[in-house]
Amino acid sequence: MTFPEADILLKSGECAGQTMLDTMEAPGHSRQLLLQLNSQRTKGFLCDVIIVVQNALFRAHKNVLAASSAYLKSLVVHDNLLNLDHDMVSPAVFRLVLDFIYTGRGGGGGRGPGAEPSLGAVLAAASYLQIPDLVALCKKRLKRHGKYCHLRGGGGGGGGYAPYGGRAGPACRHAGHPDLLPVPAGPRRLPAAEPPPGPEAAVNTHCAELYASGPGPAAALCASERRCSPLCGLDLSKKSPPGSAAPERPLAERELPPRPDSPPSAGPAVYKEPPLVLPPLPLPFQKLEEAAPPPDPFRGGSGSPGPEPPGRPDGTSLLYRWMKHEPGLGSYGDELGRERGSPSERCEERGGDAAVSPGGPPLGLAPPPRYPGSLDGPGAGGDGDDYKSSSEETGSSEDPSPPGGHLEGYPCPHLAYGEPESFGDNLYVCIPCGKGFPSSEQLNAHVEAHVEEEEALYGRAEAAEVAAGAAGLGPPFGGGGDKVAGAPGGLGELLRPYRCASCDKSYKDPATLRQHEKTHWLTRPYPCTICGKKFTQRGTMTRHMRSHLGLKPFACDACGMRFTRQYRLTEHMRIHSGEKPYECQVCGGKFAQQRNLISHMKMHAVGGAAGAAGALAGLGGLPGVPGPDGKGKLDFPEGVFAVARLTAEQLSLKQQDKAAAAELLAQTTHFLHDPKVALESLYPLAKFTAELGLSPDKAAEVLSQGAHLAAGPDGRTIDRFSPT
DNA sequence: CTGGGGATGGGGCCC
DNA sequence: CGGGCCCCATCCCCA
Repeated sequence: MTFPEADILLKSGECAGQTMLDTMEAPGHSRQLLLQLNSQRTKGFLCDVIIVVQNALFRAHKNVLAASSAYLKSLVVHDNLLNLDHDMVSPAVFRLVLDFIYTGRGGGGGRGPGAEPSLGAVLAAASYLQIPDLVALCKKRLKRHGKYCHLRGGGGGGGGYAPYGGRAGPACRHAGHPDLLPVPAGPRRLPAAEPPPGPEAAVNTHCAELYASGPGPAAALCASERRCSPLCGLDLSKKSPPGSAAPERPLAERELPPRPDSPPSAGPAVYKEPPLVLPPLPLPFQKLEEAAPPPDPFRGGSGSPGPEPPGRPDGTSLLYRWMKHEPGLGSYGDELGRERGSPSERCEERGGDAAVSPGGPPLGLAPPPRYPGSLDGPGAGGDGDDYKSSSEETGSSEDPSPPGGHLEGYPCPHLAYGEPESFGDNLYVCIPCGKGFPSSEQLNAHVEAHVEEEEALYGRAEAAEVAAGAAGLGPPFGGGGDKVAGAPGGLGELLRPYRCASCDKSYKDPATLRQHEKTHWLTRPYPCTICGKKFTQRGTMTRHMRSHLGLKPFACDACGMRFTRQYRLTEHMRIHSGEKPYECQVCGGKFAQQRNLISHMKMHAVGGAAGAAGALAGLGGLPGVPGPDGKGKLDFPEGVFAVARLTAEQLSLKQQDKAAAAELLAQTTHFLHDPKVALESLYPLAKFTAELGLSPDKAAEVLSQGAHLAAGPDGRTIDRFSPT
């Protein structure tokens, strides 16, 4: 093949004329270059762009894509993540296209069993992507065979691929900063257009596509396209992708011949060989799976195996992904892995399968998560903590396994398209159990066995879960939140009649209650397709995905900094405006962000209960506490008590802070400088201590301290309250 | 070296 | 589903 830009380069060199280099042309240089690039691609080395096609991810080099395809060129300029319309390009076709781009050879070279798309589909894709060389090649081959057929209806053979599928134009779902790239067709927010789904749709269909086992009609493609995988289906960009500079389709409706010489094609709708190279799971997970599928201990196994629901909200089918071994990693692959926080190390650590990891994640991908139980150190960072906190949040019953008690994918983020040729026979590996199979069909059959097991398991579990929920047996999940449920029949119930069966929280509408109830689910229904982390809300998962993909749609006009969330931008803008609306009532310090004020307050709190009280008062503007000048006196013991009460209430929201709350309440009595008032406050203080669920001992302590105070020789001033 | 503040990232969750 | 807010954690800078 030729690279147009390389040609230009060469020509310009010629124009420059009499350079020494003219006479030093190295034959085969371009070929060697291509070989190197392709080798690097297969290893993920220096890949700086991900192309998402349906449920397949490909990694490549922007420069190469830009040099080969005018269409891709227009996309890679702005983004590290391209989302191709799989109406136009199926994963299998794109794989061939990518092969061609990197090798100059068509026909795919017999990669993988079956599933080679039709020549017509390749031609259509090449046209769509504006790869003239490939278009010409396809045409040439088609001419040679001299057969034509209509593409419409998906036509021929095993194809079932309708390249233009009645769509108005190429609509690349462009997941980057969409505002930079006009896409006439507009965004297609697949899940939004989606039926309902519960979580299951996004997840299960994802799996269904991955494991589609039989040829399907073109309509199947449309159906599956509507239920795209979470990754390609989600509009991860915040703003609506305005669209790409979608080129006019160079190939208008036209007849395309079938592919007489091609092997029976499964067609894109039955894409069987996802180019995902999913490295094996972290060791702990795999160990979990190596055992015979046990009853999930985290879901209560006592339920009866009820009828299997049509889909599981937890996306267990995502469990089974295919993994193809890639050629052994080059040394630089390893280096890369280490340099990038060692994603490949993580993969290697689980032993034997180091070759699977194709190196680090592409640009734009966050480092892989720290899996619970992984070999990461304790200080590994946020993700690990997230898992921890997540489990804490959802109750101790959930872990130590990965969320949900089962590994759901947890695909290693460095997905890539690999080359199976250089591997042994068992290229298709079942991630949960690690067994290898020589063909996708065999793996498919194997996976089905897993699925049946899982379905039976989850049928029981769900029943148990529902029963537990109905019985109000849920653990005390989460912190904070609405505690206004009130007694049955009370005002709280009138205002918020929808009460959670698992906790006492209540809500104004059933939708919010449903949303809340998901926080009690032991299995979170929305898994991240990149790292496998699961979420209770789709929006949270989407937001999380944006962080993986580096999508920051909210830009600061002043400095250009970008954010994943509008709220962050709002916060950030205060830096430029100098606005500091949050003021510490203890020391007068001003802050642009409320959270920093809160953090600051904690610093005050460290100094003692008074600090805490004052700090909280600072937040709430309560009376009876010093003003910003710090010289105030506690003129209102009731105010101090109110402050203490609020502070203690805040602290008591968390189990671990109950002691601090108690301490605060006890110490509060010291600041009731009028012994008489102090005495009057003792009872409510002690009562509140008890209300908070603090120990009776602590309540007694409050009383005794207060009594001691009241009996003391001098009333106490609040000098201690003033900043030092 | 340490503590505090500024700033940011990510997750939970309610509206 | 997005917005908004809360929380926690982290990094960086500076005194």
